[in-house]
Amino acid sequence: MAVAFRLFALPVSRFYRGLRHRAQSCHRRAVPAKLPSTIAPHLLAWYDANARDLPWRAPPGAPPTDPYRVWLSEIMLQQTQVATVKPYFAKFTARWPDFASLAAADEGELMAAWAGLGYYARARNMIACARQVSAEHDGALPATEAELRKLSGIGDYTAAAIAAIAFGERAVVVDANVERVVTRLAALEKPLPSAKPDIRALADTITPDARAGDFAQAMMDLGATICTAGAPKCLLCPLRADCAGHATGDPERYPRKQPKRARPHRHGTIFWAVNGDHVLLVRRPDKGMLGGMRALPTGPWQDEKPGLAEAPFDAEWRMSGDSVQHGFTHFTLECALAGARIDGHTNPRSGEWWPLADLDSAGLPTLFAKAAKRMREWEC
DNA sequence: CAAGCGTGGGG
DNA sequence: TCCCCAAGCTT
Repeated sequence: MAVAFRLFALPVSRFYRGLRHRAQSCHRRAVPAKLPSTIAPHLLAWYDANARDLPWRAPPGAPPTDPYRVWLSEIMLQQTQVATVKPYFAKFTARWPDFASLAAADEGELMAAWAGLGYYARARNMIACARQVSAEHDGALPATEAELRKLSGIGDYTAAAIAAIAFGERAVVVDANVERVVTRLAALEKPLPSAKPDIRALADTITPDARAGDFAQAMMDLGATICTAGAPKCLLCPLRADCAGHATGDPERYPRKQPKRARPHRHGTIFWAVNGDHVLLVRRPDKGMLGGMRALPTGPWQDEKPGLAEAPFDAEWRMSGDSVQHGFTHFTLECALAGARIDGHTNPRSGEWWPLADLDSAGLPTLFAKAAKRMREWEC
């Protein structure tokens, strides 16, 4: 009681400064060889009572669900949050319920179905993977991490996650959630990405032999709902007593990260060509931004405003005076909007005339969906 | 191996 | 508003 009173009597800033000082003094200490052995049982007990109910997930302790659904969800969840994935997962499993149907899918239809989910290389890799599974594995996913790792779109994380979740193999599953949870549990001062080998070694020490799939999903649920990047809810955390980061008083400090470079700002022009009740769409090259996606024609994306450079054909283009802003991972883009009405005889160098009434089904990435919305208002 | 690659939500 | 970040993979 006396201790607690003195704690609260201490000015808050001094309290945290003291704790931070303790954290700093750990800096020179070697990376801990292991974490408390109580972590896995505590976490699994918490998961049994608190697991999220997700369409691709078996309940805690239950046998695994269809590997196809596990695989599909893992691909969609790469760098993408659960709430965003849910409607896409429902759409895809209804349209393509297994590897055979996906391997036979029309690529254009699949890319359009993926539109809006981002990181479009995932969709192309997904088809390639489904075809590999059909051609080389008799239509069934291999069950080992090493075999899974060879398939398109499956890296270290996804191979481990599928092996553990779909096949019950013990595998060390490390994603951004696990990195955050582990660096906090250990109060690890070494910054990402150089700390990745240490994080994996620490995760290995707490991964149980049994229920590896539940354990991996429990770590991710914990990271997504309690051990969040900002404002972690330590009071609700089943691992609070095992957590060195919580003991420092500043768990948000972890994981330490190298500073990122500022995102440059680029300019472009989007061309809105209307021919009767059709608009001109093109297909972007497979490599590069928005690769393989249907799109409105654009000129170059560069530091200076490109004006009407690289218009899809000669016409009386008019700048709408409006522009569309869009943020990508490593730059922001501001596009001017140029419109033209033309007669039925003009032949663009490439592309297709798409019915305006059916534009929603074209599967345009968000940048172009925004531009189309603006230009349709401008037309009126 | 560092850089390229989307998007939407939250602080 | 702006910045950070998320169930990463590929080259």
